[in-house]
Amino acid sequence: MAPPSEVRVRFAPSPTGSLHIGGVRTALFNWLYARRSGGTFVLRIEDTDQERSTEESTRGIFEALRWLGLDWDEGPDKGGPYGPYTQTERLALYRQYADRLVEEGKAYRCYATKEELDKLRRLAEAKKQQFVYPHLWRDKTPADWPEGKPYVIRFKTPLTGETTFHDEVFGDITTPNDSPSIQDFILLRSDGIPLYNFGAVIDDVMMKITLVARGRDHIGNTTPQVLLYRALGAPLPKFAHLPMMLAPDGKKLSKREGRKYNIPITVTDFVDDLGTLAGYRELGYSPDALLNYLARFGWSHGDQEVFSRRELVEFFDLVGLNKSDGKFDAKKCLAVNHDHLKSEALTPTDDQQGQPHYPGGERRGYLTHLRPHLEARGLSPTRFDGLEGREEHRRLLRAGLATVRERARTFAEAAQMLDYYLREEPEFDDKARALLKPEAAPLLRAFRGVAAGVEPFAAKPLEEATNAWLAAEGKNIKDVAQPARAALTGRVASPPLFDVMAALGRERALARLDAGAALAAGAGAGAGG
RNA sequence: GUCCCCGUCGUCUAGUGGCCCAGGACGCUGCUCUCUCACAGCAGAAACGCGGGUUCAAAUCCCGCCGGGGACGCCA
Repeated sequence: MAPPSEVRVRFAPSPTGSLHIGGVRTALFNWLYARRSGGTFVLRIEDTDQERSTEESTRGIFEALRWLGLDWDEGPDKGGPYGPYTQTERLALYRQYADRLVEEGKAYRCYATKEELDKLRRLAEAKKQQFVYPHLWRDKTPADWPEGKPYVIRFKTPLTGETTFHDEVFGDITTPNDSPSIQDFILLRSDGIPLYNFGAVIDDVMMKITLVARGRDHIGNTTPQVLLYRALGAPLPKFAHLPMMLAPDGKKLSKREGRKYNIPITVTDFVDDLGTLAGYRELGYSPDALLNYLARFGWSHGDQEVFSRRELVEFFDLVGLNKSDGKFDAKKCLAVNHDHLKSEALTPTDDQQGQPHYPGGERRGYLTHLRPHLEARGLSPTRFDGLEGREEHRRLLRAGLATVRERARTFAEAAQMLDYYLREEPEFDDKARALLKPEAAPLLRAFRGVAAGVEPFAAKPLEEATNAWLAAEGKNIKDVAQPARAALTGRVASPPLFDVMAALGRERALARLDAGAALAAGAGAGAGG
């Protein structure tokens, strides 16, 4: 049993789709709080909305959290002392507590049907009045209960007074008990499935949660929940409501808004009839960078912008949380990612500071994250199909990566930039092809000749030899650089020419210049297509 | 409509009565570097929503207004 002082927090998503970026932020703050304090991070699946919950979504949430490196100590797949951790497996528990509250006169059976209430709701709406739940069944006794009819269990909200709770970020929040928004709220639906406010409270009580940190949109749920804790005689956890992350127009950051503003909104690709909405993982974001951006949204630690995973755990505290909602800035998120990619260790063992290691001793580095993006382009990171083999491939990958690192803002971009290093022949784009005109052929051949004589085949000597040749010929580097770049990379933009050549190596670079020259020479003649 | 909450550059934020004619970051503009694309460096434009108080002194405290958001379901 956990000592009462131990910190226990939870992340309780509904498995109704791909893990949302806002959910990640909530999970992150909870995770940080737990890790910071040496507490326990519980993952609970709230699948009581049977219409929308799917098994697949649950698996997706696991997968996304694992990719993010947000590990949980107790959860549906791991178990723990207060399981089960999936709400639909706890139905008997909720029933038990609900019945107990009814027996104690703190809740009651309500036989009013949904249709009946909807009618009243519409009537109130028509009169432009606030719908107030009529206490139809509040004061009835078991003797009044109709036989065999479906009923819900409602909470007996106090009719007078007010309820105050302390929020770690917003301070004291007081709501009048007669506020229509909390009137005799439903605990258990007629099918026996608990509603959010009830299920969450029962679970949080039973799982001994000490801090509930969630989105600010839940602030209004807190008052009825506090009332429930009291009715149950359970100790109140701390509450911390996080300011919300909104779309650029201040609307809720929905998938719709994500599409509208081209903002990735889920961790992994999300597919529906409207097509694919790319996820952060597939777009080539670093989990650490994403977490960094998300952490800094609504939270700050002085002027520091870039945090490693370790620093986040070290510095996080509730005091740094802000109150006001914010708007998601995709450009800044990308910039933070770029920052992380520039400094991320190539392999875990290369990291002198021993920093971004993941939970559970998992080791990841730049290469680990890059790999799937290379594979997505048909480039294996460990094999070089039909070519010299593994060693040469590894050399090219490393050498190429060195030229590309500071440029790539995402792992996907890095893979894209690495493409011509890892293919036997570069794939030419239209602009590059256009540079390989017949006039360029002699120039490329001459340049090839110069390069062939350079020893060692490194950037500096290559540049010096080239400059000497250009000076003797009365030519400018600009005359040769673009055609050569096109021949070597198949593109019109790349890292500096001599760096590219050195990374490719003598043999490969010379071969590409030859091929480029041949292509250029033939470009005028075969003008058919 | 009712209840609750929020309000510093375009965006994320620092700021807890004097250090602020408001600092950092992203973005933006210009310059430097330059074989292309980037990176980097330098410079610049850019905010305390408005009006009243309190105080020797207010971005910071109080009140009002305005603006924004959330909740008000047998959704979570």
